[in-house]
Amino acid sequence: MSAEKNLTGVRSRPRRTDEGKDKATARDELRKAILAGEYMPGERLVEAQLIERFGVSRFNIRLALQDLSGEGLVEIQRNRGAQVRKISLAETIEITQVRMVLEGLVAAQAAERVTEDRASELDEIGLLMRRAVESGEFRRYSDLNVRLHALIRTIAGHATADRLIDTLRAQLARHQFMLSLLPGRPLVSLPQHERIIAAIRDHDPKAAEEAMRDHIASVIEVLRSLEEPGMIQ
Amino acid sequence: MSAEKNLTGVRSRPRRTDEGKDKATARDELRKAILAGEYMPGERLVEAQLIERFGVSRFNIRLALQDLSGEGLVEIQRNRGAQVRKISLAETIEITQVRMVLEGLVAAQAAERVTEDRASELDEIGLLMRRAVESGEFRRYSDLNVRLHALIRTIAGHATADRLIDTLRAQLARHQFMLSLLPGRPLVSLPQHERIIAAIRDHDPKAAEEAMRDHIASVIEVLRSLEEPGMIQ
DNA sequence: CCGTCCCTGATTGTTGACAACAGCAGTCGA
DNA sequence: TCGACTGCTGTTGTCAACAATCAGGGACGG
Repeated sequence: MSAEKNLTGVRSRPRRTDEGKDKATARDELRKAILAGEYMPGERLVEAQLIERFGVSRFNIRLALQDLSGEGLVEIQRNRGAQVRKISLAETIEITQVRMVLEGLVAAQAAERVTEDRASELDEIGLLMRRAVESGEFRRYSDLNVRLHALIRTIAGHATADRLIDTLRAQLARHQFMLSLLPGRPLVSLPQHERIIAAIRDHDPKAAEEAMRDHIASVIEVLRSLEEPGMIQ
Repeated sequence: MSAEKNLTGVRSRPRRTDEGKDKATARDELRKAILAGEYMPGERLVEAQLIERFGVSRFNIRLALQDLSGEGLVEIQRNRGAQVRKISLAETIEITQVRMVLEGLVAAQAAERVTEDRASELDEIGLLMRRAVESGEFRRYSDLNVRLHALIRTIAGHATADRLIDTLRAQLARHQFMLSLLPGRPLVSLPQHERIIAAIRDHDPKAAEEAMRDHIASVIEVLRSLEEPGMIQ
């Protein structure tokens, strides 16, 4: 009921004006739990257990599960209940490809709409990122990374793309955080981020889109490199 | 229960293995009805009426409405029920922008994966399109347009992008068909289509993406030109 | 010993009744 | 005449009991 802290980076979406209190809280908390890894992929989500955990009626639990199924986080099989959806590496790549073009679009629009104030904020984040990398604070770098992408989306103000990106990012949440902690990864991505910032502050949509796409394309390359050795389930 | 005919072009998505029989039929039929214009934007969708029309229990009607709300076709307000969502011109533009980048991605992947057989199919459609335009059969041209885009998506086999494109196209269904009937429109889009086909058959992903994006960008231009005069609500 | 069948407990799907709410019309007071 | 208030009606939100279904184990026959 109190203002949620939104720790995961996935917005708790006020979206529709009002859509059912208990259902919404159950949905948001369950999503948070899944993203936090409390329920592993493939794990069954038994309604009775969720009722106990969230203190919400079965009716609302079911609605919440339906919603999360729509978001692609859980899979519902008739008469067999819900389970956390497993996402294959191939699908991870597909999703990231889609994210690539969407965030590219957003970056381009951000470059068109950016103001001086916002540009300064971008620069600020860029500076902090560089410092974080230089001092080896990778966790902090990862947080700044989230902030940067979020700010770009705010500047762009593209509601439609925003919604989709949220949904896609949630699906990848588990794989996602591993990447930024890969050894050497920040050294690759820092200049990419700086290029994105520069392009946006220069009001150059095309360059911004290209920079953003290159950035995410390099993520896809990393994913592809994981494809051959059966590293992940 | 029998094999659905899928008349609307929006796939009736077998997606999840099994997700509730009545709910699914109610959802698909209601979507079809909305897309066919039987319910106008802003019109209330009263559960009791839907029950009578589709002969499905209220429970499943509600689930269906929830689903369609997730797809953006319907808007649900607490205690006030569901209504067909109104989509502003600005939002139409946003949605089309997203479609632009997604279909661009799909076109690129199609160029990578196309086989000789598929390329022939593309050429065939291209030829028919040209003939249709030359003989002024605009309705036929519009149908071929749908077929072309569908075939490209089949060739690409990008499930994630596919799903999203379906959803987005459904949201625009009402505005969409008007465009291809605009005077002079086919003369502009025919060469664009031919360029897309050529790029895919040449296995040139970059060119294919660019051609597809230019094509849809020109649609966006048309939409923008409608923005100033208050032609559409 | 093995495979099949059936039975049982656990879990989900569905229904109908009831409660809560928004919108509206008609009433009362100024 | 106008405004606010109040009850009514239509509609949606919620629940708890019941029905259907699935997964697993034990008994039976071969």
